[in-house]
Amino acid sequence: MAEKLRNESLELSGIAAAALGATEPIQVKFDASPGEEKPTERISIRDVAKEAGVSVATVSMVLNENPRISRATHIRVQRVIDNMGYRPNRLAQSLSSRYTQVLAVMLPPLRHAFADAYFGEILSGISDRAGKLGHKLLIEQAKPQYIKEGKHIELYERRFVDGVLCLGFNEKHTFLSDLRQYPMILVDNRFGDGMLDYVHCDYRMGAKQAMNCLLQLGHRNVGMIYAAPESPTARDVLEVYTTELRNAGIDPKESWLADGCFTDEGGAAAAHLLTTRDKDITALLCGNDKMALGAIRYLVEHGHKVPQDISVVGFDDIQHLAYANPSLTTVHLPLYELGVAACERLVNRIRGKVDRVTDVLPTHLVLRESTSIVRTR
Amino acid sequence: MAEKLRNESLELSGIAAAALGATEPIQVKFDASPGEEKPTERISIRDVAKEAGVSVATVSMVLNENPRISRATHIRVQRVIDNMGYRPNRLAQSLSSRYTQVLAVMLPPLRHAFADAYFGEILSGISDRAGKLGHKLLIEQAKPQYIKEGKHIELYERRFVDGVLCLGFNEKHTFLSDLRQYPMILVDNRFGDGMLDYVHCDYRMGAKQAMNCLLQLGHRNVGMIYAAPESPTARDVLEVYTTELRNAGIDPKESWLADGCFTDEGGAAAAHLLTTRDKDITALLCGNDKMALGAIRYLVEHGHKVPQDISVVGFDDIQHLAYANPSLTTVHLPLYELGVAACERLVNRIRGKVDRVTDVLPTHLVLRESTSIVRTR
DNA sequence: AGATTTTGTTAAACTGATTAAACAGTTAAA
DNA sequence: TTTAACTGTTTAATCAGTTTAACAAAATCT
Repeated sequence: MAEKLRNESLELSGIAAAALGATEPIQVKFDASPGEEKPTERISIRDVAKEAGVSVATVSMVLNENPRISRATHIRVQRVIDNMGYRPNRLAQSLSSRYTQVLAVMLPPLRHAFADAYFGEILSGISDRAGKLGHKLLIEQAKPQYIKEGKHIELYERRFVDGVLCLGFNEKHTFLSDLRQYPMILVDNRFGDGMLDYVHCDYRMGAKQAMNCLLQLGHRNVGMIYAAPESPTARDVLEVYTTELRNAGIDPKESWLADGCFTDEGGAAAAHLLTTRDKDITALLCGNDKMALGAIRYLVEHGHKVPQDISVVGFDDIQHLAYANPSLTTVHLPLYELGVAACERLVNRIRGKVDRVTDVLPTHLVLRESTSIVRTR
Repeated sequence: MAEKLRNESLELSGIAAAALGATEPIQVKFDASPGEEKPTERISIRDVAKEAGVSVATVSMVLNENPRISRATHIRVQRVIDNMGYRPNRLAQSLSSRYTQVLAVMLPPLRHAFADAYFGEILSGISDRAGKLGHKLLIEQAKPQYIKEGKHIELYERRFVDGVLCLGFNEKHTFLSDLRQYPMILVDNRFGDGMLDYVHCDYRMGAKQAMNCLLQLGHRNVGMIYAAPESPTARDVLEVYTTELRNAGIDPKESWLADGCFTDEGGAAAAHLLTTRDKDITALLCGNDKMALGAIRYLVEHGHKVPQDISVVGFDDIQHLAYANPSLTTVHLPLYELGVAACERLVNRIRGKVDRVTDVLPTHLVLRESTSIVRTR
């Protein structure tokens, strides 16, 4: 922290000073001429062909690096292309070739889906990978009306995209089965037991790591704030939670479970429910970091010390939450890598790979301050 | 809060119970046949024309609701279209018409740009509006390499999009001037004094509201955590800050200013700098909520009570931060509406409207718990 | 009734690329 | 020497729509 505090804002020079006194406008350079640009005539492949003295087919093949073009011709034509500043129209390219080079990311119709750290991290991975693979990204939200109108199918049928990455959905979202026949990857979940391609984090491993940690710290009355039990990966966590308790000779009670809806407030509400229903709970396993944060906030505000009275473990390892107080012990999900993998697999699928995709990425526990050895009474 | 805590998770019925015992797989229905779908032959406009006994031109005109088509023909052809389940290929449509019906959202190359509450809120507005106007959204990040390769220009030249919305940029980002000749809206900033279309929040108004509040509470030694002083809107805040102090007969000191880089940690670092440099500061005006949160975290952790010792005001009014402790007094920026407006204006521009866009949206102060009357010594 | 306008439809050109098939010109094999 | 196999390039068809100009038929005006 001391490190962090030092390197910022030691210089208060020109600009801030200027704000205090005269307001000197920053100079902005424009490289082009000051007047209106001539609406440059669109250069087509035919213009290039004419200029280079070859056929359009040749230019096209140069563009696509077709090996049937000789080295000499390639260089000559490429030079003309560069000189003329020709850029192929990708609508025409996509129309005649089979591919649009565009992927869609489908998000659930949540009000803050675009501002969500969980989605954001996956999206980062997808975006980086898609860029490298030469694909653009379309963002869509699966609102009820949208699905009703079949817009998700139009995405393919009208050739908007070559494939779709679905984030934040589960088996309740039956529209997913409409996309079964097209290139599609379900991200961070499964569906209908292998009906769809998927890539998800190993929630069973994560749950085991979290439970191991809590049990080793001596906790026996462990509550769980889950969410979306219709989601297979969420059920994985619930199952491992109960199994691990049983393996430790503990009989999990129903009163130890509460739904936190994956939200901050939901987590707080669930913490309230659990702690009032069972005073003996000494630890909480939470289905994601947001709920864990909500739970901690509730606990602290209501006189429970974290971790002295109650330990809390989250899931996700969202950035910037490491700075929370107490900082959160949590299962790190490789969300960025998940996005990368999903994107990679999808593009392979589009390019004709036929094997079903069923990747499961490993997790690890990040031990921070929200857990401690069980309190002795 | 009591309200919030009650309505959640009172029922622990089937599914959670199932997790504790037997694991009954959820049934998923598929409406289509179980085998592989036949790769349905693509239906083209010519097929529709033949089936309906009219020319392709007629079908096209029905599709585009051209008034030259008679009511009778329209209905007849539309029925055939519906029966055949025909969906026009939009690549072909875009190729021959002038428009792609796609907009790009350009984000700065920050690691967590996709998970940012500020961008997320604007994006929500853009997305909703774009959907209603029949436009798709492409997301791009202006990484240095990306700009160097001229990909931002390709967006238009290769006909990926009709227009671009630029979020989170300022006058330092000179690539913006490359896009001057195309439909583009700079969102939440100005550039080169009216060289580009823009839509931004009224930061001057916001700063005035914040300073009024602090001055009325009796604060005279008011520090400011700013960021990105190269940004015109950020300079607006700095200017109003100094002006308002001077109007109140206070001479702003340079030591009251620190750059917080718009980040959480930056805010904490700036708070450290300001409070150690000048012990008399009783209030902090912060350029955004993230820095304000960082500042509060630092202050609380270092023995300053907020708001009793130091009041803090933010900018943005990010969701979910209302729940922080203490909750944050902040200038509400209409970010969702900003996105809506920007999108609306951009589409107008694309459709031929020529007037320069220079919208400025009003702000208001949201008074919460992080401000109080100045401490008396 | 004949000329003019309006209305509805169509043929054909056009958008800007890809690609299969054809075609010369070489080179290698029989 | 003839045939076969390559090479490198071009011709022409194709992708799936929009749009302009032309045209016939019906309606309106002298």
